[in-house]
Amino acid sequence: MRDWPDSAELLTFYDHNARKMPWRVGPKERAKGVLPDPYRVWMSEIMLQQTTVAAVKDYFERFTARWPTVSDLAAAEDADVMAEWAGLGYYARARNLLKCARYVVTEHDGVFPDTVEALLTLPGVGPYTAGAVASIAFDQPATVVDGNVERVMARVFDIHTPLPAAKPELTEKAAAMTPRERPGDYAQAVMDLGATICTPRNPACGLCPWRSDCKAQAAGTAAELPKKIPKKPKPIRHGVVYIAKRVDGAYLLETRPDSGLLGGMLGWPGSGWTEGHAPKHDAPIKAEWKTLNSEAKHTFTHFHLRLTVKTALVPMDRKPSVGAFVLEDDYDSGNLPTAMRKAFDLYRGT
DNA sequence: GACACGTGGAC
DNA sequence: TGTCCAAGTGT
Repeated sequence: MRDWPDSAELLTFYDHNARKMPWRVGPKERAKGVLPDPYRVWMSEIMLQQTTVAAVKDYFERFTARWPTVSDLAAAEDADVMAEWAGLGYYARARNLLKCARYVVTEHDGVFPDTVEALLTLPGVGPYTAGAVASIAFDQPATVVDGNVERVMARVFDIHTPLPAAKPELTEKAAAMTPRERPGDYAQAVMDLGATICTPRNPACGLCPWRSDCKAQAAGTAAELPKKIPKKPKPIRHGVVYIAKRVDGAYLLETRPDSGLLGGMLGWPGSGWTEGHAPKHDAPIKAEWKTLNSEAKHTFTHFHLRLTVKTALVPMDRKPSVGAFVLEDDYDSGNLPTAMRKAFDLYRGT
């Protein structure tokens, strides 16, 4: 066994097995040295943060069709971008996406910076994304460390230190492995490897191009790496939402505050969400409220939510204390974050 | 370092 | 059903 796997072997494997994705250039162009559009690389990398390729594809197509350049995106309305992001999760990404686009236009003449250092100054761009954009869009030998790379490095070098304490050591290994040639393809190759072969459960070691150089494979420990600190259990929080339909078909919605959970997104007015029972609150408009028989259930990263749904039909002349009515023709439950959409689906009986 | 921050698919 | 997990960042 070699001390270090060969990055060239992985690149050859990648040339034959690269997954097709809308933000990647095809094999023929790549062979000619054509680099992908930095705007598209950046967009895809933001969307891919903690999110699967399958979930991202359609969102990426819609965003780039609607806003083909960073200048187009910078000129977009906040509400349109948030509505387009609805359902993808981690909504701070969407707020930072727009902030970043406007920053690139005003401070960089609409041209994405090409160094890790400069990329790190952009909103929503951290160490991973800066490295990914620098290597994939600008052919720079940046170190790219995501969850896949952490897992692959932990296995190749049989590192048993649990995450996140192991991160510096794994990053060091990843940096030492990164080749000067085709760093962007190499980064994507390791991530493809982690997503398709060196998977968290049941890794397909028999298909791995690095099998003969992998220390965990030799030790029989691949499937149990990387070690992780156990997670805390999720508490259950309760809340109430109010779905008011006006007689003309309009719905009462509010734009949530920019900070915090579902920040900047549309939602049904309601109570806060707390353990035990929903906190005291007022209805957003005077009406004959009826409570649905079942609750809307949803699970966030760190708690389970059970929403009591109250509904009412209200006359034209009533004024809400919070939010605003959205006309029937402008209403689309697809513009709501999933927890809010579930409450609506329960109300409609779907 | 620890925690907040979404969602849907896999097992 | 419940838990784990995915191309992380900001505070």
